[in-house]
Amino acid sequence: MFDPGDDARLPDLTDEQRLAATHDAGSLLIVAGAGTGKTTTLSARLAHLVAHGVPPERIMLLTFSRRAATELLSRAEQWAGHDRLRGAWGGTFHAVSNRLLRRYGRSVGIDPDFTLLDAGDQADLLALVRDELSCDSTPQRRRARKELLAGALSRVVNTRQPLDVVLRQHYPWCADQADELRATYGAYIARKRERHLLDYDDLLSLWRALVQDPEAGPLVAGRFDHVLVDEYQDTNALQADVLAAMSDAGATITAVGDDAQAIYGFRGGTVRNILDFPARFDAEVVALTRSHRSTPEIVTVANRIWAAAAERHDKDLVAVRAAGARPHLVTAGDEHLEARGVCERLLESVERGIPLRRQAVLFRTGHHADLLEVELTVRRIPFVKFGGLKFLEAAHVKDLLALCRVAVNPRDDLAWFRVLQRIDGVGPGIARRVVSALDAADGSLARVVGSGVVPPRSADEVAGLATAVATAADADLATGERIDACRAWLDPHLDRFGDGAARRADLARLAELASGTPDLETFLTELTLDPPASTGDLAGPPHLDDDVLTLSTIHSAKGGEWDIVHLIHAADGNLPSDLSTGDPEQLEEERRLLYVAVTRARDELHVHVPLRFHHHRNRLDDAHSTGQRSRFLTPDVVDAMDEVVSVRPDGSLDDGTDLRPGGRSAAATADAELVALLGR
DNA sequence: GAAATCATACTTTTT
DNA sequence: GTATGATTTC
Repeated sequence: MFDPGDDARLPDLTDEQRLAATHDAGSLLIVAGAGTGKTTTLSARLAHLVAHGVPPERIMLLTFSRRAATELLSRAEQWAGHDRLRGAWGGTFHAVSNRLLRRYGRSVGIDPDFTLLDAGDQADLLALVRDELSCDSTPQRRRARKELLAGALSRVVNTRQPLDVVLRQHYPWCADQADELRATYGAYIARKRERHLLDYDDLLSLWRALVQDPEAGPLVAGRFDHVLVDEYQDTNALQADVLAAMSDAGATITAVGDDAQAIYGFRGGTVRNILDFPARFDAEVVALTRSHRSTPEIVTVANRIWAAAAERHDKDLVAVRAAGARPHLVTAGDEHLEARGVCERLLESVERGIPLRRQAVLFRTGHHADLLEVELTVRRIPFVKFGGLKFLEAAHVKDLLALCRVAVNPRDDLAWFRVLQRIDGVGPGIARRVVSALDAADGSLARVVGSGVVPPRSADEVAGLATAVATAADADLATGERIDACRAWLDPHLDRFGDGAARRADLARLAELASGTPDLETFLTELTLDPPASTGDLAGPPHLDDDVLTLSTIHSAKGGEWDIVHLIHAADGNLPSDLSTGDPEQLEEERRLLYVAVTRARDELHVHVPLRFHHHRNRLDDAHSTGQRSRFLTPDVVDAMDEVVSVRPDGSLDDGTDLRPGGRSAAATADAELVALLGR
C-alpha cells in the first residue's frame, strides 16, 4: 500500500521523472521524449495524486485510445494500491465526452439518447442530404465524393479554419463547389439535430459548448480537480479549448507530449497546443530527455532524423543505456525479397531466444504489409495486425449494424435507408418514400407495408423485415438474441457479392462481441467509440501462451515498444507517402512518422528498403517502378547504420550470408501466390 | 424507378 | 487497383 506523503516509494523514478510525478503547484507540461519513461511518470503521478487525498472520481485521464487509458490506470494501481483508482474518469476525449453528454447534455440542448455516427455514417448522411437538396437541379459537373464532404467538414470543425481555406489547402480541385458544400453542411447540421444524431466532431464541439456554458460549465467542469492528458502533441484546437474551460473552472491540467512525435495533423492535431501550453495554462515545464528505452546507436539514428526537421523545439534525446548493435539498413531487390528478408531475420532472432511477442514490424499504411502477411502465413509465423482495418467499413458489417440501429432507434432514417435497399426491388427512390412514410407511421414498418408505398413484389420481404426488427427491438431479450434476429434476416442477402461464407463468419464474430455487452444500444456506441484495433480483437479469445508477432501501422504503434523493430517499405513514395509530398507541413509529419517508428525499438532496429515496388497510382505506369530509399534517410543517418544489401534487384544473392541455402524461397513464393488466390 | 454499364476521380494514417 | 457517380437500358 502507498502511504500518503511517502513518495519515496514510487519505484524506479529518476530525479526528473519524480519531479514531474510529484509536482504540486498548478498546471504542468511534461515534455517527454521517446522512451524517457512517460507512461511510468504519468501513472506515478496518478498514484501520487490519490495518495495525497485527491478522490479518484475527481480525476480525469484523457488518452488517445482505450488501451492506453487502461494501461495507465492499472499501472497506477500497482503503486497506489488495489482499487485506489476506481472511479477515475479515463478514456479518449470522445469516450469521456460521450459519458458527459449522456449525463449533462440536456443543458446544452442535447437529448441524452443520441445515436453516434461513425465516419461512414457521417459521409452517408451528407450524401443523403445533398441528394435531397439537388434533386430538381441536374448537376452536369461531377460532384465531390461523400468522404471528401465529411473530411472537409471535419477539418473545419477541428481546426477552426474557414471552409474556403480548408478547400484551397487540402481539396483545391473542388474549391469552386464551396457554395454547394455550404448548403449541404447546413442541411446536414439541421438533420443531425432533428434526429438526435452526433458525429465524432460533435462530441468535441459539444463538450466545449458544455463547459463554456455559463451555467452548466462550472458545474460539469467543477467535478474535476485534475485533468491529465497524454499525447498532447496530437490534440487539436477544439480539445485545447475544452481543457482551457476545464482549467477556468478550477481543474489542474497536466499535459504530456513530445512535439517530435506529432503525427495526427491529418485529423486536425497541431503542435501549437504543446508550444502554447505554458502560457495559456500558466504551467511549469518539466522535460524528460533521457532515453531509457533504446540503445545509444538507435538514439543516434533518431536524433539525426529529427535534427533535419524544419521546426524543432526539443533537445536531443540522451541515451543512458549501454552500447548495443548498430541499426541495419537492409536494401532488398523488391517487395517479395523484402518480405522474405524480414521473415528470415525474425526466425533467426527467435533462435537467438527473442520471442516473437518482443518483435514488431511497422509500416506506413496497412496494405504495405500485404505481401508480408502472406509470407508469414506460409511460414506459419503467428501475428496480429494493428491498424489499417476495414472491418467496420465492409458492406455486410455496415448492413448488420444499420439493422441493429433501426431496432434500437426506429427514427434513425439513415439506417432505414440503408437496410431497405437490401430488399429486391427497392432502390434509393422507394427507400426514401418508405422512410418518410415511416415518419408519419411513428416508426412502424408494419403499418407502412399496407399503405401502398411498397411495390407488391417487395411487400413480403418488407413484412419479414418488420418482424425481424420487432424482435430485435425487444429490450427484454438478451443482446445475443436481438442481434441474431437481425443476422437471420440479413443472411439470404449475403451471397449477392460472393464469398458468403467469409461474410457470415464476420457477422458471427460481431454477434459474439455484442453478446458480451449488456444491451444493444451500448454495444453500438462502444463499437463506434472503440472500434476493433487489431486482427486479434476479431479473432476470438486470445491464447495467453501464444507467442505472436506484432504487425502495426506506425500510427497504431504509438506508445508501443519492442526489443526488435523492423520498419518496412522505407522507400520514397511509401514513407514519405507520395500523397503527402506536395505540402511542406505534411512532409514534416512524414518525417516525424519515421522518428516515431525508429524510437519504438529497444535493442535492434532494421530498416528495410525495397528498390522496386508496386505503384498503385495509375495504371499507365509500369506495374513496378524503381524506387529510392526514403529521403529522410540522409547520409548522416545512414552513417549511423550498417548497410546490408541482402539481394540485388535482379534477385541474385549479393553474398551467401543473408539468405541461407535450402531453396525454400521459390517454393514459398509459389505457395504465397496460391494462398493469395484462395484468399485468407 | 431499378438494374446494368461506363467513365473517371481518387487512392493513407484514426476517434 | 477501386469505387462512386453519371448515363443508359430495361
